[in-house]
Amino acid sequence: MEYTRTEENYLKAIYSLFSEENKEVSTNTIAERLETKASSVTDMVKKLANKKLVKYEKYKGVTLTKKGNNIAVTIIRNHRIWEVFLVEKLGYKWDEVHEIAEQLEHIKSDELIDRMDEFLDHPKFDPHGDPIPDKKGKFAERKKALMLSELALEEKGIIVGVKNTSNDFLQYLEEKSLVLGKEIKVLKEFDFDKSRNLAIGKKEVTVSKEVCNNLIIEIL
Amino acid sequence: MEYTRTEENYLKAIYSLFSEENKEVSTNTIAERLETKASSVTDMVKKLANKKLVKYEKYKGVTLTKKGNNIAVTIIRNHRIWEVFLVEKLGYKWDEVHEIAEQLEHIKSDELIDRMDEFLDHPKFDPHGDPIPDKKGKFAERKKALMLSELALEEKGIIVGVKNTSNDFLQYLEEKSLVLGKEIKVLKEFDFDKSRNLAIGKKEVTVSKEVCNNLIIEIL
DNA sequence: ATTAATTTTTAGATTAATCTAAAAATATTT
DNA sequence: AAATATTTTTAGATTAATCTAAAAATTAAT
Repeated sequence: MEYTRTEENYLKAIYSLFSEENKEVSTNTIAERLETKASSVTDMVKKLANKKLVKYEKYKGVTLTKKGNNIAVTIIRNHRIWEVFLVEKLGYKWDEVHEIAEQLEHIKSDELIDRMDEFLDHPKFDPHGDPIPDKKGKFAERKKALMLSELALEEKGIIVGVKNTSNDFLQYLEEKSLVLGKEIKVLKEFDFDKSRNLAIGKKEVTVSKEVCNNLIIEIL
Repeated sequence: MEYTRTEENYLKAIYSLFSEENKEVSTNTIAERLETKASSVTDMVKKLANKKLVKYEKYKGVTLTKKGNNIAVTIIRNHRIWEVFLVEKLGYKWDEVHEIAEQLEHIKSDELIDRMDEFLDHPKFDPHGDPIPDKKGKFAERKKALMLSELALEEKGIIVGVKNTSNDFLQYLEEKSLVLGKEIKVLKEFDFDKSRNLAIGKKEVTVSKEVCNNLIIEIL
């Protein structure tokens, strides 16, 4: 069965709100996320409930059914695969691709996405570091976290935390745009002081041994 | 200004019907092409006329304005560029790509199409052999078609058709990736059997006299 | 040139997605 | 627990794109 773009966007919104809050999603929250009115949400949610895509009880919020969940995950897969394409093949920056991927994710063709996946060599994470669910809806597991100092040369990873949580340090990171979720790659290490050069997007940044010992990275 | 998918499809239909008939396009003809009813066409055509995309006189048919024409050509450009991508990069066959391209052509981003064009190395023809208009709407000129056997050494051309349409032949061509829209160059001819060596991309392929007599080529 | 056939337009309805404003239910505060 | 505030739903309208059926205009045929 095929669904409208709007229906798909509602399912996607409900999916991500549910995974943020871990409880039934309220009409108002959906309205906010989708920049629409609560009354419109009520209408749509009834429609989705009729199609067995969500479970809905008046005044009690919404959750996805198995079917609804599957569709949401498929759209997320599409979105993230397209983002990989836009960045890897067309040279977009990772923060420029969201809007276009919002359009591309609704293209209706399972075969197309399979072929894109193949063409891109089955990427496991998108350019923002978010995992790409496979065809069956299974999300790649995150590898265990390491300190930046433990990463090998040429290894890529995502910043997922800090050991030292002082304000000074956080401000320093902010300054160098070493923010949470950022993808980095280790380019080289200088023997004499153990400082390292990182690739962040197209920029190259040098960070000291202290920084390397305090940044928690998940390998990609 | 942005237009709906439906509006774009009407403009595209009017464009191609006009170029087939060279006179104002009738409501009924559009209805047939778009598999809808004449009354719906009348409504839409009025809307397009209000937006100055078509010239419309009751009972007298429709033509595109300059503005409408520009939009139609842009959509055609998008469509054909996506078709090239699907065939060249994702390995679709040329007769499998139309429907997906019908969806992709409506993605709203000039930048995206420019980058795709670049990525695909500015293709001049799509996999069906139809010319791809450039950014300014200019179509590549068609040179007259010849048989491959008539091409001189070192001449380049594009495969635009076959004389022999048997399945055997088409399958053979598929195998050698002598597909529609492909650019070839004549490298040499062997006197004793009139077979020829062609450059296809980076590969070199030998084809028999029979093949040369059945492949229609447009000189570049 | 009337009549008949066809094409095109109008009028009125329908469906999807949205909105505003008011009513109903739930949650919060005193 | 009563009053107040907030959230959610309902009711009724609106817009885009479509449809059917009937009316109007054009074209073809005798």
